[in-house]
Amino acid sequence: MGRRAEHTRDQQIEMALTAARDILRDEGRAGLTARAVAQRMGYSVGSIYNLFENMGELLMHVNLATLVELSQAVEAALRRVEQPADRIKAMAHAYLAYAAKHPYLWRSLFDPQVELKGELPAWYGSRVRSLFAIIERELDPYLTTGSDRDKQLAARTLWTGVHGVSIIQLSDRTVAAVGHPPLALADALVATFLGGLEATAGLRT
Amino acid sequence: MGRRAEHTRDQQIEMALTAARDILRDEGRAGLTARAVAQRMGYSVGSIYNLFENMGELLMHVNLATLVELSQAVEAALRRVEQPADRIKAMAHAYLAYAAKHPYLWRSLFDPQVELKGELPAWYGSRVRSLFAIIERELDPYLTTGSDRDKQLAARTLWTGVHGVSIIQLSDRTVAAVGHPPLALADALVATFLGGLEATAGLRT
DNA sequence: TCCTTCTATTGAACAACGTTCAATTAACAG
DNA sequence: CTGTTAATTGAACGTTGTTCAATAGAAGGA
Repeated sequence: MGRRAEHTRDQQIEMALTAARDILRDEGRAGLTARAVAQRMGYSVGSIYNLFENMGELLMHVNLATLVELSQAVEAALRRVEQPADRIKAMAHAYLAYAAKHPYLWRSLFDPQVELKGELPAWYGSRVRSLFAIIERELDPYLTTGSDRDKQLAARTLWTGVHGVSIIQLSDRTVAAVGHPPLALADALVATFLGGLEATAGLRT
Repeated sequence: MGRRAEHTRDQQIEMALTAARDILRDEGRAGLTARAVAQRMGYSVGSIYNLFENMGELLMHVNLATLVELSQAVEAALRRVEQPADRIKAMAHAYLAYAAKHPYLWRSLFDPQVELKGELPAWYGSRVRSLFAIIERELDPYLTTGSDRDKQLAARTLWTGVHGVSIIQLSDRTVAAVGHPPLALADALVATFLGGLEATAGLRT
């Protein structure tokens, strides 16, 4: 075969990303091989390396798409909810729900294989920050005093807590399920944390 | 070669675990290959499969050792600290410090490759529960009201929060470092959470 | 001492992985 | 119709986990 010109380069990238995303969602990392992606898009192994530097780069682009979808799910959960405390709970629930619905996609976001291997591109970090920004915004009513930096700290603290719940939720039953459903953990965390913020009118440090 | 009888079977298991642990600690999962472990203990590839079902089982035994060491580190941090709030902070710090000191070992505890692949043995789950138990015990002063179940919920909630901080701590700089050191996150989480518990004399749900 | 028996240990072999790159082939220009 | 170009291929290489027939050498009996 030579040049087929059936698909532009951008189309091929799109096809590869879709294929990779589908595989990762359904089969997990183990199934996400260069050959599997190529086969699913109707090309051969080598083609993948015309589109991406290596499999790691492909995976990172899949992760970016996941990050966008996750942010959208969290934003969507905020509609129809008005009470500040309820809004924060709704965000936490949406976060947990997304992780539960697409465990492989979500876990891949924090996989060491991607993180620890060299620097992440700037666009990736900025996407993560935009997720933080949503939480900071919603937490604002609870932080009447304190600097912007304090608010940022509060937002990240709460978010890391919810994140931890999500991790545990996806861990093996032996580790996780000792009677408390993830939602109960998340609600307890949010309620107690917000209670603490109200009690001290800000953050104690 | 035939039977050399230089080491008993138990000795070999011990050697393999030590070798595997050293490799994982220093080089991460990528370096932890069957051949590398075998070479380090002076045996051949096949020997590994006389001692363990597969590499996954070996890794799980390494994880168990890590879990024990982590528990010990947390317990050790409690000595010389008396104030209840300080004790909890000390535990959180010890947890974070261990994860920071041995990132590969710690991360491996929650790696999907082990967790999602079949059931974990009972002894693994009981080890995890014993780590929870320490935290429940220390959280007791803050929970004057409420059932044992509430106390358990509070302990796990706080622990998952600290766990989340630790995850973020080990994530790439682009994601994690936006100005707040992990210790600040952990302290903010513990202080606010305990403040919330005091304010409501228990857990709101 | 020698020979047989038994088994712990080996390492070649297999399938599948990521990655590379010379060869190939289809589209285009003249 | 022919020559040029470059998109696409897939065989090949070095790894990986895992298997299992072959083997080496200790143990026991004559």
